[in-house]
Amino acid sequence: MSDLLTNKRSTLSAADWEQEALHVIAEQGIGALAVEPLARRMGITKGSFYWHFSSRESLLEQSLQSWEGHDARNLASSLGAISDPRERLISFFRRVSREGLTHEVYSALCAAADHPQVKPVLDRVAERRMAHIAQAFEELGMPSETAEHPARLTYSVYLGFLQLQRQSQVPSLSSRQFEAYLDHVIETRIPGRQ
Amino acid sequence: MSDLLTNKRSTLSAADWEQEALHVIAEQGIGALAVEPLARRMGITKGSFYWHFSSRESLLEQSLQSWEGHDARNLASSLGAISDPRERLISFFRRVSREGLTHEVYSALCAAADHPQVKPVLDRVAERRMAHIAQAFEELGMPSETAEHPARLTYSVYLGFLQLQRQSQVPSLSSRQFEAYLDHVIETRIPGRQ
DNA sequence: TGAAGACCATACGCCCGAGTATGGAAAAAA
DNA sequence: TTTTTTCCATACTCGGGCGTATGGTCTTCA
Repeated sequence: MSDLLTNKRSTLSAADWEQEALHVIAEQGIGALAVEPLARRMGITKGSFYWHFSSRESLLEQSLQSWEGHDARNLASSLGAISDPRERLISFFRRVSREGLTHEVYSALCAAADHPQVKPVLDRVAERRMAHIAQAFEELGMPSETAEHPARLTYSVYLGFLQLQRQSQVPSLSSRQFEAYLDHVIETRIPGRQ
Repeated sequence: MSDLLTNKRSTLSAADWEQEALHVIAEQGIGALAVEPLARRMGITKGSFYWHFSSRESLLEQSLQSWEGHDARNLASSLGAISDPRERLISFFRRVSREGLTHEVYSALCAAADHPQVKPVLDRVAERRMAHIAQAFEELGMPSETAEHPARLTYSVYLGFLQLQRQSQVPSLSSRQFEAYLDHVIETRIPGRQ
């Protein structure tokens, strides 16, 4: 008992390893995800790891799966709740400055787009998100066929922002300059707001 | 003699190693740049490598320097020659489908933006390019202060495109769909063309 | 022609991470 | 209280890349 109360367990679970793995990915990228360093970081040895997972590969697999599920639910719940498509698009951009870990992981995954385990995840996530954006454009009166290009362009703006952020060539989030740029992006990319 | 005539030298130079390194980077990323595999790929052993270079690090350093110089000259010569700022911006986007190696290397470098040797290069290159874009916007009548945001946004579109290209979530270059998307980007991002 | 230097092969030692094997301690079940 | 399970530590092997040492083979030039 008391695990649920004190939130401090004496033994680790697979989920604990996955969470820590996602933190490492967010901070140092997939390349830095190694069993022994991860174990050291958790103050334990890899004897524990290989009890919970069969290999490093399976850890990555399950971590990515966990993250993707989290992201998909996030997208559906937080954006799906907004009925006005214009506000929904604005919210998409504003969400970048919140939910730090999710975006940092995504950014790290983008940096490893060629990785065989990462690529399919990235494909699905980008597809889901672009579909959401295209959907919003359609609700704003754009024909279904023509909504694809603006959606891709809009998502590219987001991706490019993540890249510039990794290079710290973008004003820090929560700064006034960032807000100004965000306003400019919103004005430029979202129709119907003179 | 005959090296310049037959273009086939019996012995390798440092420049040869740098070129091959850039090819590896373009194809498999910086992480795959290792001395022994590179030597094998060139049909030689690392005994040669360590005669030309002191370390793997110095090879990367010089390769990046070579690439950056090439890119900067490219930017100045091919875009600097176009007087009409609108045509210059269009040319910037169209250049993506040409000069494959240069962009593939850049794309690979973006994937390693956290690397200490890569980051400064990336910073300078992005800065140079965005300055060019901002300059073009200014020539189109935009005030100097306000040109910064559109330039960043425009460059983000380019960066996002590179990312989606690495995920093969973008129509292949030289396809009709790619041309259609390119037209859409140009229409959307470049002012003065109804 | 003989010495010097440029270029490359081979063989080594080192580090580090993956994965295995095995045993110990603590908790749960019997 | 035994006896399993569960969870983790320790101690290996193995592969692969880095860097060094050293010697060999050409070319070049005095």
